[in-house]
Amino acid sequence: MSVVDGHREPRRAPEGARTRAFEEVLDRIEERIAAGGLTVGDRLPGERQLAEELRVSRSSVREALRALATLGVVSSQAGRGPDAGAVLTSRPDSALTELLRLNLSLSTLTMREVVDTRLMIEQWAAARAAGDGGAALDEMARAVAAMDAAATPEEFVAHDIAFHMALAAASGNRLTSAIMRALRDAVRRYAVDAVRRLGDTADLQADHRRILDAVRARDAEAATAAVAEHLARAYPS
Amino acid sequence: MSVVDGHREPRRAPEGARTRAFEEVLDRIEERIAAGGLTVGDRLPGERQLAEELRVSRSSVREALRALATLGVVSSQAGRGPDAGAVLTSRPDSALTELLRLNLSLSTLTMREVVDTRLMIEQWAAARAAGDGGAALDEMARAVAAMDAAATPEEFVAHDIAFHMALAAASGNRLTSAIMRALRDAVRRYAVDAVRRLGDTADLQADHRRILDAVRARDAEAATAAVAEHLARAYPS
DNA sequence: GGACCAAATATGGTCTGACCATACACCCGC
DNA sequence: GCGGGTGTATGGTCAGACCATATTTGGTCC
Repeated sequence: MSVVDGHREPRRAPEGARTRAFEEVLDRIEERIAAGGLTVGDRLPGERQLAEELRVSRSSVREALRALATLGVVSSQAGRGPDAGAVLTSRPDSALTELLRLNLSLSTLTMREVVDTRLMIEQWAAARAAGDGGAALDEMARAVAAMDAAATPEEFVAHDIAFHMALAAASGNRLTSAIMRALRDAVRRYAVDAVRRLGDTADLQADHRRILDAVRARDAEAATAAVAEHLARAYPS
Repeated sequence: MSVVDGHREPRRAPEGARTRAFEEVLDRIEERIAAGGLTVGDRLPGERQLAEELRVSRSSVREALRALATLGVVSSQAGRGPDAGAVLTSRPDSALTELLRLNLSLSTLTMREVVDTRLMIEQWAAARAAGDGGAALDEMARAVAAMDAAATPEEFVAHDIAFHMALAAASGNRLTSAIMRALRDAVRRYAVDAVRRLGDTADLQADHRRILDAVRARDAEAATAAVAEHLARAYPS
């Protein structure tokens, strides 16, 4: 490219649009999703085609797609065939997890705030689980048994997360479940360290069984109380 | 660049690292944040310098920074001087809002789930606001007055958001406040339409005053009940 | 006809180097 | 000392190439 070649257009149209190119791409893709009835599983056009259609460079398209991928809305796959390219997905968990981890690192969030939020969600979910049928009981019981058999803190925490996620999922609300998942994943390392430091997990398991029994007995009051006691033990103020 | 030039290194070291280049950059930046004690307001090195340090292209650095910007953790500013370049920030609200808007568009979330989550947060916050001093009272009262004076649905909703955000902020939990802000922003258009369709906002204002009075009277029970009634009226099942 | 292998091809991922736009830093003349 | 022009560092965009990956296609052998 020489010094004096024609750069198509000055891109400084008089309308004074202050949006950056990749933001324009972002808006257009969101338009297609909102209006075009695109849904999870559908494919977006390839990066080169998108660049040509929107009259921007492929780099700008890629930055827009990177933003959407960060939010867990698209997932890119190289190669050829029906599964290749940018596919619409819905993985809000990882985005939320990153968001929490980074804000904890930056000290714009404290563990206390994270744990309090978890308590809020889990009490709310426990009350709903106790009220409604209790479809999560089997999975929660399985998780408790798996924790009994866990050989390492990592294993214990993995099944602990499964237990509490089953409780959260019982609310039937995918948003609170996603937030709950992100909360647990963001502080997973802390949890493992706490279990290792604790050594004995008998008290925690007793709490789990109390929560399980309360939900099984459809006792919302007892369930929320048990959750509160459990978190107070696991994360002392 | 000719067809047969030396591309520095094959970048396929035998360690079998399957991470993409921009993810490597992402990890390194996060390392600096976590370990280096970087915090909000601090500047990251320039894109060109970062590219050279990490031995990747500027494009890869840009994609990593775009991801962090999407999460609201960095904010880039062109030009020169102390405020230029990539600066660490903490704006989780916009990221959460985008996440919610996109998942609503994709039908991976329903309005019901969003509203139920809002009810959870707001009841929890109302109980805490009633229990603790009630520092939010002034701001809430101001918002109610502003809603009385609002000339358009847009204005009304803006002050309605201020009212409910003041309530949420009273919890002292920045995480729940951020989620609340995102919930409101993501469904702002719906709220404006609802107000316009309703025409008369007297009932909504009566609810607001009831909430305000309950918090002022330190009556947690009444506050949570008032919040529930208000949301049931605004978003009938 | 079927199984297998090689080439073509479409897609995302990365690199390079250039130019544009912006805003402070610096210096020069007054 | 001050006002204004110029230098320069920074992000934003573009163009074109090459690499890595995975499917599709087509040919070859049995």
